[in-house]
Amino acid sequence: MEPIYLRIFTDIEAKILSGDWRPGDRVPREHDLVNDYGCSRMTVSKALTALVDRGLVVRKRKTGSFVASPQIDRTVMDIQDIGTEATLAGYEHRHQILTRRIETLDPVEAARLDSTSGAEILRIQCLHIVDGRPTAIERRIILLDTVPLARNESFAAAPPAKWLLSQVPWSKAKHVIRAVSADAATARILEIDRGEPCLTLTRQTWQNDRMVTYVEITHPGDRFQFAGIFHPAEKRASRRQP
Amino acid sequence: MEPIYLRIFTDIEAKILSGDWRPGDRVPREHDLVNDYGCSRMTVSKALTALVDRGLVVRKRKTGSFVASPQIDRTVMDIQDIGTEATLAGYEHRHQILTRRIETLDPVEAARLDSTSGAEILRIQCLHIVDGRPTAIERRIILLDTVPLARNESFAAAPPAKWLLSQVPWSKAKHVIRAVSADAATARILEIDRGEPCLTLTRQTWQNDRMVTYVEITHPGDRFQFAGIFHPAEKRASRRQP
DNA sequence: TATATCTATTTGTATAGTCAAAAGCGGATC
DNA sequence: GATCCGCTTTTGACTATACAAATAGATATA
Repeated sequence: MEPIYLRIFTDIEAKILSGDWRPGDRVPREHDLVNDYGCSRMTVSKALTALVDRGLVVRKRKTGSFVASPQIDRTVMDIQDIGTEATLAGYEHRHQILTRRIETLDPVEAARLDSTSGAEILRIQCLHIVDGRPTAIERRIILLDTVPLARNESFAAAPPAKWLLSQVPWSKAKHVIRAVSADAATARILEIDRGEPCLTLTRQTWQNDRMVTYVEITHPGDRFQFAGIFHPAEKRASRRQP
Repeated sequence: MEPIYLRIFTDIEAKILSGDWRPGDRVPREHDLVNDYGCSRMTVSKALTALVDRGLVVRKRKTGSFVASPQIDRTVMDIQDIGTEATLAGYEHRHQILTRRIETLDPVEAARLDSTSGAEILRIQCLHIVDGRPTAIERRIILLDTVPLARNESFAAAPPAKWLLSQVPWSKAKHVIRAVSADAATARILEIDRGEPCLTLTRQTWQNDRMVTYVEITHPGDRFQFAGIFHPAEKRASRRQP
């Protein structure tokens, strides 16, 4: 028999991951959950605490509990949103959409992405310029089935990564990091020599097992690195403090 | 006033991080902690649950709670211990110590590592061979002050990474991933062309603010990648299940 | 000897409350 | 209007207790 606190946890998790409850939405009060599930407040509290640890919920006294704003997994990468990262570091950042067109997913690519062939996609190429120098080229596919609003989005105001984050509240992601040599096209765009080493991050994200997007971000090897400080596992008890 | 469960948490965490309690050691029973801290079992349980989530403790009914075996942060990278990874994937792995000597840390390097100049170090170069092909070159510095046992260790049986894990129970680490071109020496060892892109992972680890080791692992770009599936944050409630 | 059963220990989940701390809100006062 | 005060809501920490589930170790049985 599944423990009650786990049932509460998975129920709420599902609501959030599916996008049913969106960031900022109110999560039922402890008291209401106590009524809904017919259990004690301790049990409800245990479930909510777990949701806080998972990063899905924030709680505040007197005001209540709310769906947290999605955050990129900073343990993986500090670059999902290059603009934010660059601005934080004190650099000026701008982006530039190079190409943008709607296509259908061909069988080869569909197989590679483990997705359905023939699906309508938006294919984007975007150049990121930090401090006046080309720093990353972002090649992205967005599944229009999953994110229909992308069809009419120009990405002039916010680059695709940032825009997507505001559209798709929560998702799981697969990351791969590789070192590659710059091909001719990449070299020209990034203003480096052909064959120079580049750091490539690919990320594929899903929401509820429906693919959202696939992106390949290529950096000049000499101008970028991924870094982070980690403990063997995330510290939990202290994370709860303000 | 600090909550009791947090005090218990930090007390035990400190014991483990300092190496005072080693992996496999018994953590006091809940009942004993109840006596020690003069609180209820629920409070003790909360602290221990948090320690489990942090990955520092494992609990088992009837037998008790024990200091967990250190695990590499799998959220970061799947390669700390190349041997284990490679074996898991079904490949044959072996390693070979190329150089091994004791030196003192020169000022330049000390500054780069934010460590004390003149400290005695063990400098190792180790080649990892997977499935008959050179897959990684590991260049490592071990602080002999922190890990005195390394002085007489040959690393014939276990490669440095694995050996260190058994010596230094817990630590924090800083990771950096870069793409570089192979220099002449690296190219020769890895049997690739000079200038080929390589994926480099550097990791610096500390135990209790004392530096333990610094390592630079270089992979041929075409033969290796870092990959992982992540959720926005670690799932917590489910992690507890067997 | 090997196997099944019992028992004691230790953790896991849950209850039904108490008291405390934070913070939004309204009202009284200046 | 602005400021302070107290009321109320909601989460945070904790207690004392209960029963359940797992299982190591002892005991009984075939």
